Amino acid sequence: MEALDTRYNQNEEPDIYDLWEKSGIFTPETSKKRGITDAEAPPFVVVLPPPNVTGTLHIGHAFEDTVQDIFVRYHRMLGEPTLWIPGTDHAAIATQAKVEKILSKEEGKSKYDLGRDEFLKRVNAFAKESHDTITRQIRRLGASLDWSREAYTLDEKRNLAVRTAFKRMYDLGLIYRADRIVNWDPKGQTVISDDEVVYEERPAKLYTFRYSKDFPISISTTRPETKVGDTAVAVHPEDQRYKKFVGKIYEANFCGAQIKVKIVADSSVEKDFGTGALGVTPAHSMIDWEIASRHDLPLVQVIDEYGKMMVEDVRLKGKKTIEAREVIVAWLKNEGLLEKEEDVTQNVSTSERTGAVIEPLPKLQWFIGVNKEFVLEHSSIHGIPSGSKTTLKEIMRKSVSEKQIKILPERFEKVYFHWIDNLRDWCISRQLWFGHRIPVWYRSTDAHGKPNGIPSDSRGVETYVNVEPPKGSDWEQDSDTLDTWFSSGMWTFSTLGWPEKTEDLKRYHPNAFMCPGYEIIFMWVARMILMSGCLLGEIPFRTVLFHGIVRDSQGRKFSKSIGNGIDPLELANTYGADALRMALVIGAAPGNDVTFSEDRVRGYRNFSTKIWNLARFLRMNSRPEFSHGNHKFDEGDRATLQEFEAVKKAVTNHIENFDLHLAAEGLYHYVWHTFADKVVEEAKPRLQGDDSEKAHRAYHLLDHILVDCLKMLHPFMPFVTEAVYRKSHPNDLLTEERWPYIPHVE
RNA sequence: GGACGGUUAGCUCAGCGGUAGAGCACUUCGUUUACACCGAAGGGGCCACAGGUUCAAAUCCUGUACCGUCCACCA
Repeated sequence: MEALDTRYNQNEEPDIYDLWEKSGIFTPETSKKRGITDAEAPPFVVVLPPPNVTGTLHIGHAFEDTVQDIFVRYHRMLGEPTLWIPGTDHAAIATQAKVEKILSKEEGKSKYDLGRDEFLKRVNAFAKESHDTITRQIRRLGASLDWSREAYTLDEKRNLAVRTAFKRMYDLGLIYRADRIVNWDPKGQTVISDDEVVYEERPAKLYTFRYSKDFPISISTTRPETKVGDTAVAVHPEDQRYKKFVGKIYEANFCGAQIKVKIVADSSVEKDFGTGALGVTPAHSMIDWEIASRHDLPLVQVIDEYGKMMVEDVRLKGKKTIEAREVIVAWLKNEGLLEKEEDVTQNVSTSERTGAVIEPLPKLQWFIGVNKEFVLEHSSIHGIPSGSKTTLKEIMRKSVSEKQIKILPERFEKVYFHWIDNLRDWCISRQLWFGHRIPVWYRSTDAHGKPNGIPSDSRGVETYVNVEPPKGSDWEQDSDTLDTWFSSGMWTFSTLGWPEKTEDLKRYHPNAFMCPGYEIIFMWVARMILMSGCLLGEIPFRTVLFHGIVRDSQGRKFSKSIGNGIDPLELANTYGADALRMALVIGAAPGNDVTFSEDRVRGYRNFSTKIWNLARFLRMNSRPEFSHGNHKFDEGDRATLQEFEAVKKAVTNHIENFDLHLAAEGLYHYVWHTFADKVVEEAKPRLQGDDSEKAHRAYHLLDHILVDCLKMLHPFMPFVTEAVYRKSHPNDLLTEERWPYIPHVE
């Protein structure tokens, strides 16, 4: 028998992950065929939240993947056919921005210097490299994914799914194109959705002034430069101060711009704020645009896509908004129109990815209507019968309110419902090059008439929407791409082969479980419910467990810009992946943020060593005669076993309740401070004494408990436990063993 | 302006109705043949504050104060 080193070193063990992968156990069909999981048991299906191909995994991914792997391995050990689907996300805006940055830094070029095709080649090469790194990292952490089903949000199959979805939702009237005020990111040169806007509090000045000397009402604004685009002043209908002006139109020369301002009454105006009168700039404010559409006011765009002024006056033309603001304030002062200047804190909208200040602009974009009624042909969603009229909002709400989807921790339900209540139509088109191209084609009608009988829109453009391009060479495809979350939203079923009617889809959808971070509850989780509900008439998953954010010792998020990133692989190399996993799981109550410290990892590395040495101790005390014959346990042994039974039950219950931190901690304490420190110590005299019979019994007891502990530790610490197990069971895999306690089913 | 979370040992955090817990750090001891990435023993907390419910509260309720997060079109 080979002697074991006193320390466990994952790097020196044979490639255990390779053994698992080759055994086929990560593929449910194989494990079922081999009889490792029950053919009849309902499958436990999970999709990995696909990491963005923007570089490498960070510690947060390691946390997320560990949590999922623990559940997946646990359920597999319960005998359930288990499918955990791996994949990566093209993350359109994030990846494109990243490559643009590299391009500019390393070659001093912009994407326009390369052109669309060449630029996309670069992005794809970058994505490929990231993908390879990421999948290597995921394996190194031990994630038991079915690699035979790996997917990418931008591969062929997913592209077909996306085009099909777009077409169907267009036909249902849910996807439409319209002119709206949208969130324009001047740095990224694209529109973004409301959910990609991040609000930042910044100090600002609130200016109160009149447009001109003879204008009867003063207004307040933090953005005087937009006021050259004002077409109205709105007041509250019951505001006695202004009632007499309603309906009147005033003209003024405002810093060189001729403006025509109508006084309108709108109940959205707060009487008590500022002067109680609101300067309406329909082209550069969401709220103003809405007021304008209610009162049929004209729209004057004064800021362009680069955040520069579009007015003719030389003092302003081509100036950036901030510069224009100074010019206008100086002009107001000069003219004696400025009445007040106050310091305020303002909520500035910025772009999540580029950090740029959002410029609301009027643009023609594609949207998904969340309040639009449509007929849901086939539905298994509680409260929405097949063939009934519904809306996407209702689908999203009912899926959760009818308890078909369980959100954990429960407090996030409230967050989810609140989001739905405030939800507006989802802008899905992006002026990015990297992503799913919108499956819409145009040609102008004046040259070609209407050969397909498709009505042209008011712009004199014929529009063709379909999964495949139209015949004929005079069509031009929409140059925009789709919001990356459009394809992510379909992830639970696009990974299973939709729109084909595959066996996988039948068997594995809805998924059983999902474990994303709470920061993507809207961007991703809600969109999955929307997409799945709309296209399949099904919920995407039954349980979603939100996890918190992993933060550094100062409570900051890990991010490349701060430079506090820790490479999970480096930690895994130093301390072992098992130690890293334990450190991430213990102390992390569901949904709570975790402060990460390397000390903890070190502590659990020591625990790995402890497990290793427990096994080593047993080997050293094994005698040839132990290999045959069973031995009855005596009373003391039975008490020990009874205590152990309680631990098994507690650990199992904790996992069933999604309290992994409690399960892991319970195991840790039992193994170290009860089993090693007490049970083993007390058995030593018997084990090492001359009485072979007694020794055998002691050995038998310790071996029995150790093996069961290894099984229970396995989901948490798969590598050491497998390594140790294989020393005594060279022909078996611990991964294929059954969980040693049957959970109580309610 | 709303909602949610946090406030427990020096540090990081569990516990969430029954006499205060873990890891790390700290002190003392230990040249024991599984393990020093070890063992034994120990110090250290009016569980943010104020009320209330209860036989019993860190744990439930109500307020307050800080810290944090998310949401919101007061210009």
